Amino acid sequence: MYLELRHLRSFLAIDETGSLARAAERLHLTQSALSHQVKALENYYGTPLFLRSTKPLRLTPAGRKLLELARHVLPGVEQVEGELQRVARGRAGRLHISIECHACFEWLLPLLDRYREQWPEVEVDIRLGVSFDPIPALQNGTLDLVISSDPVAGNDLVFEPLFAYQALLVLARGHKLTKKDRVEAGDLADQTLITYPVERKRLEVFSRFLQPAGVEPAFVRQVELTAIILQLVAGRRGVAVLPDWVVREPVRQQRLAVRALGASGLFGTLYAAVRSLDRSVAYMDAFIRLARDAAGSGNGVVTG
Amino acid sequence: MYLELRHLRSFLAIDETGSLARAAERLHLTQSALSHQVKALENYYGTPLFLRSTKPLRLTPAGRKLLELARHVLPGVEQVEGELQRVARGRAGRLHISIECHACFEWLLPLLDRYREQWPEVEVDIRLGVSFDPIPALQNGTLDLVISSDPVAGNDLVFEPLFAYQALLVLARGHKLTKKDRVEAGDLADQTLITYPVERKRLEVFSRFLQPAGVEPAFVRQVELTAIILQLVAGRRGVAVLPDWVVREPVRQQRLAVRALGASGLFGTLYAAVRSLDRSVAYMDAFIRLARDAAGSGNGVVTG
DNA sequence: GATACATAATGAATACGTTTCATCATTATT
DNA sequence: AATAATGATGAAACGTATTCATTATGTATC
Repeated sequence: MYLELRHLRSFLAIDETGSLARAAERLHLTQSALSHQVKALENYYGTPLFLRSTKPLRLTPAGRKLLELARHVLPGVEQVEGELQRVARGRAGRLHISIECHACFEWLLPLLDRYREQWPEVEVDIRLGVSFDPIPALQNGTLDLVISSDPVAGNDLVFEPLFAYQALLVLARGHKLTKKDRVEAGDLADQTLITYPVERKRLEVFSRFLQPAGVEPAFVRQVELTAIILQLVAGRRGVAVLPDWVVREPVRQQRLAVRALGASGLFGTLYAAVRSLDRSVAYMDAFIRLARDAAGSGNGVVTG
Repeated sequence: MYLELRHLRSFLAIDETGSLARAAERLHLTQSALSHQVKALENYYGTPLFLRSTKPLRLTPAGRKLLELARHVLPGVEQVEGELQRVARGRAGRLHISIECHACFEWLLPLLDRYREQWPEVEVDIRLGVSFDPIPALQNGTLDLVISSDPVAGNDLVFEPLFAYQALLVLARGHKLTKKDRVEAGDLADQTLITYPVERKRLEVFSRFLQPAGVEPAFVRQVELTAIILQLVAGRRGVAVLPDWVVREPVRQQRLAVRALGASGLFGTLYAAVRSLDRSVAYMDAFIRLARDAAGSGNGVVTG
């Protein structure tokens, strides 16, 4: 275990220039250095690598094996070095995102389309496998960014606020609760509540609205896709609590009605959590800015 | 251009052991050395390669690129190093052979079959492209061994005698020249001579027999394959001059007759020419021994 | 939450190996 | 045969990877 890339680079140069002297020039070394280097290798392997008796220096079969190795290895090395340079400049890198809130797909997917165009060298992906416990995954490097609505302490992470939202009760047109301006927890006791299929503690309806009031809905139905939830609500199969940005459009088209939750409404803020180290990386910063813009262009707070 | 294989080997060890301390042990280094090494790389590329905040040390995406490079590169390096070790021990290598004498295929091909079995790691090949001027090709490394019947000076090459042979005039049974015990050059003046399609100076009939006597055959016909030449001679289309080992069998079966050339017969010796450097290499020596054995087991001199 | 343990980071000193320098030997070219 | 050009060689210089000794940090354990 002695061979180094230096040797392979020398071999390539010697072969391409056909002489130690010219190769040395190209490598910014002296002819002597190369001569010593080759000799050391020949010594180490116990077999000649060059035929010295000919004038355009020629390789022995053993030497040719090293040359082939150089040709096989060095391009890959150069490519990776180039990539690392771009990573250092923040042009390239990995952006594996996890979302705690199911509804975020709504604005995240179109955003990623635009992002990919501007940052083609960033490997963007949404990782659903770790969505149950994303913060440790972010800390240990499995993830690079987490969309979350509750910041946690820890100085190795930063939570960048993206935009505020309001959780709204979504109702079919003419639903009896549309008669009330503000809906209280008790109003849901006789309702079917449609939620995403995740733990209750991760659903704000429960953690911040129903559980504090000790209310349990008549029935809870779990549905994966936002579009289906909206269909079911419109079809009077139940009610749902969703962030404002999801229901803005159907409400505008008068396909659905919404009501604020509680006396003052249920508000929250969406954050992008990243490792402190990564915060200043160009492609990270760009993503956060883009996400904030996404809010500005239509996901404003609906004040009920 | 700073990365070295050492760094890749370190990366692999660190990733596989999950800690600098254990990796250092495996690499016969201190933990400190590895720490410095990693830090130098991070410094050089301007980007972190490991996440320090976690206990099983984890790679950043940039670090993972280096690890992938290591996984891609190191197996190839190890393999080539292994091959070079075997080359040094004379177990592996290249044996590109050129034959000056066309008739040598007769004993060379079966010999190579046996040789390949015993030396599977040697790349054996017969190179016909350089047969017109094989000695310089041997000197500059294009060839590794030349079967030749005339040694030339030069201390970078050695000519190892393989076996002696006699050039014999091959005749059809009952041909008029079979009446003579010894055939002189003049006897061929009215004959059709069948030769291999090579320059006259490389044909011993001409260079050592006809030209010294100033005799030209009535007609010269060039044929590539030995078997065809023998057929044509048997069919009375002409006569040929071939080494004894080629005609031993047809003569024994009384399908052809042979006569010595000149008063004392035309004898020669076949040599294996190799670079002096290669002479002691195990697989070269083995080939030469095998070729000599081939002579002993049937290619003895026919004394006319 | 404090303590002990393991592991990594750091700075200075050392040791090692590569490179240079100066020179000689060899090989092509005229 | 003479002369460039190129490669080989040995000793010295240089740079840098490694070690040593120590501190800092983080992880388990009580």
